[in-house]
Amino acid sequence: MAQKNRLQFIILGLLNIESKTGYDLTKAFDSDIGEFWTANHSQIYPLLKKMEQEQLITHHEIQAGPKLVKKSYDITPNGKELFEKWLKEPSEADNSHDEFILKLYFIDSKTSPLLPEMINEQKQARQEKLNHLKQQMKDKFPTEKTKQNQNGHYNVLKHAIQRENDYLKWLDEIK
Amino acid sequence: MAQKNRLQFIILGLLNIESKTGYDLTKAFDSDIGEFWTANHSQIYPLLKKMEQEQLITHHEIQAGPKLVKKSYDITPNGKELFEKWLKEPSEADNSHDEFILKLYFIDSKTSPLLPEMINEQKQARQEKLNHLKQQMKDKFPTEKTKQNQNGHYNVLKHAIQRENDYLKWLDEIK
DNA sequence: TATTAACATGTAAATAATTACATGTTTTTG
DNA sequence: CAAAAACATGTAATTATTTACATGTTAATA
Repeated sequence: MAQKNRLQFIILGLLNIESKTGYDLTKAFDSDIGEFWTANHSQIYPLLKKMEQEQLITHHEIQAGPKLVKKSYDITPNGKELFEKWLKEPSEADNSHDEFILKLYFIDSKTSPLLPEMINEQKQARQEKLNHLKQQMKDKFPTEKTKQNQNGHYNVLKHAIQRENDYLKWLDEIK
Repeated sequence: MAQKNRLQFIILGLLNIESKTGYDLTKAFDSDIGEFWTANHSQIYPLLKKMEQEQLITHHEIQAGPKLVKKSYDITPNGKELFEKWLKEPSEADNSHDEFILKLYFIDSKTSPLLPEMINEQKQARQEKLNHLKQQMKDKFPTEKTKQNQNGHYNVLKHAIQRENDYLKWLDEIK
């Protein structure tokens, strides 16, 4: 969907923490952020260019190897302003695009032969995701103290875990 | 995002229930389906044309008024086959794009002055949605018998209600 | 009966996102 | 030290989605 340029705000938010390269940003979507947003490098690099033109970010170069020069992007005052403004705006509740739910909608009979396998498959997938999230929680927030530092990340992870738990509960109910 | 043509399958699924016009399909996204997918008429009409070319659907004309001729679309055997195939495929767990979660991720301090208002605003929005969903449930499934007919729709609505309930619970926890 | 709202169907332009194409560097490991 | 994996950065083509443009009909209502 043509979203409201939320990716731009994610990039601003990540750069607001610290300077990052395009590759760093791309990787962020494989781990933390990936839990609730996706983006490819082919979307990120052009957007960084555009955002730099709009003076939301700048970059400085880093000699990373004998031949490799990396661009590390930094947020500008303009960028910070836009980011803070976004944070304060009301958030739109996006519809979660869940393909399983979509399919379920079309299965009207409680006794459809498709149902049991579909539910089991989904249960397994969700259980795997839940395990992965719990492991993440263990790795990233081993002590109470660590939760203080990155409360945002902690809350989001906690939410994801709860979401998967609730999803599994619901799957048990419909079977 | 460039999804995997899920809209096509939604249309096939809806036409598999009964013949519908482009307008009927559009309206479906304002009510039931709208709970977990969005689409505009400007996306639907061209797609119907494309799907007809691909012989997944056909149409017949209905004289609806003295001047108004409506096209009502019907699923073809090809369309049914493709739809059934899709139903049987494993479902991908799409990431729910939740702007509030996104913002929360970037608020690291538990004592941020932004938090209380953000949470309250979100709580209110979710509560409103929950009320709306509960009303829908009452309207569409007033008796046990009605749940038997459209079990898919019932399950999905039940899921949406549970999701909002859980979301509210989580919002209470993070405040 | 004039106005408005809802019905009804399209196209165009712009933006967002995925997949594929393309290339080169650095680190790890067998 | 050769190969593979991971690092690193882009562009191109295609598809998906939204917003805006455009037009006409029918039903409800004031």
